Amino acid sequence: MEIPQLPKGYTKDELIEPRTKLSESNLKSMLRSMNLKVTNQRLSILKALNKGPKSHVTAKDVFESIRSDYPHIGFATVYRFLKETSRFGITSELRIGHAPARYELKVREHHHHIVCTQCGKIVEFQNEIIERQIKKISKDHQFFLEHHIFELYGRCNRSSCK
Amino acid sequence: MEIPQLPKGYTKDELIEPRTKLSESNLKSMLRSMNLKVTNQRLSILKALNKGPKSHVTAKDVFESIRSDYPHIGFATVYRFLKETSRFGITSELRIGHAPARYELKVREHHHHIVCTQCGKIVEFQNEIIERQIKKISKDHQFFLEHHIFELYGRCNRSSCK
DNA sequence: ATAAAAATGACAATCATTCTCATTAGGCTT
DNA sequence: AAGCCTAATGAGAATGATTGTCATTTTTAT
Repeated sequence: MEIPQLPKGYTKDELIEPRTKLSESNLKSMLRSMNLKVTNQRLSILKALNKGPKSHVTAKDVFESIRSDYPHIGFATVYRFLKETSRFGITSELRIGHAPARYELKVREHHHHIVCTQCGKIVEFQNEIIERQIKKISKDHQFFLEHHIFELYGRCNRSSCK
Repeated sequence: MEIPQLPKGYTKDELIEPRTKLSESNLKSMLRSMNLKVTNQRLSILKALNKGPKSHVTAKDVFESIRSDYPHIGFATVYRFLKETSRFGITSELRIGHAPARYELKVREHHHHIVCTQCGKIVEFQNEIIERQIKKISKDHQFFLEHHIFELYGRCNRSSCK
């Protein structure tokens, strides 16, 4: 029995619920709390992460969505900043198969993803039991836990995905 | 509070317990069960995955470990085959940060990893409670589950890692 | 306003992974 | 055992995401 591969990219038309919008001053204080200077480019990147409809965006998505405001923005700037925010835990980086990394703002509750390997739909979920087990496991192995990745892959219930 | 990044590569000196060796005929029947032709290159790749001391190896590791037998082996062959085996569920692919993908033979019980972000040590663990929750979650969301990724990252208890 | 430090952006470089395609080898059939 | 069909290999180029470099610009503390 052959296990199907993830599609190269996500479909563009699968939306998940847009997340809460953060105000500009929220975004600014995020930056200050990281001891990072407040620049318009960075605010734009944060806004691009924060605005719907897609909540899990690639560096390229961000790049393209702020190009209208900053025609000279470089990929380096986008990548550098996404990496910085993920180091600080402001964003999280989703790595799925060999597709480009996707980033999301961690403004919502801690959650995980279940991804449809056919249509690319992403659904978020939380599970307290699993979180408790994670704490237990790291304690048992004497690890000081920094972060974790937990992603489920399968086929959603759309007829075209079965 | 800044969350440290994973080191670019794993340290080479952290060993985890070598896994059970598979006989050549085991490996051959693995290939036959996938309807893949039995070639010496493929057997070598499987052996490279199966032999210790590292159980989580990159395509490059494999490439280098079989170069003595096949000086003309190409990366395409290695990647192609690793991808194939992972599609068939014979190997699993570990993607950690932006480091190259690591592969392991799925000859042992299903398990997950806890990875030290300082020294690269990888410890395997199992957790029945989590597995049950995974089944529940996919049922709740009406997903037919194909596979899942679950990796914990932190610092192990070695003094140099704290 | 000014200086020090950090951020930006143009562009090149890196490097893992994939593609192409001519050649070779595996595993049937006879 | 020879031949055929098809899959597998490997040489090399191509791709594409990500990172590095460094001169220039911007931010922010003073």
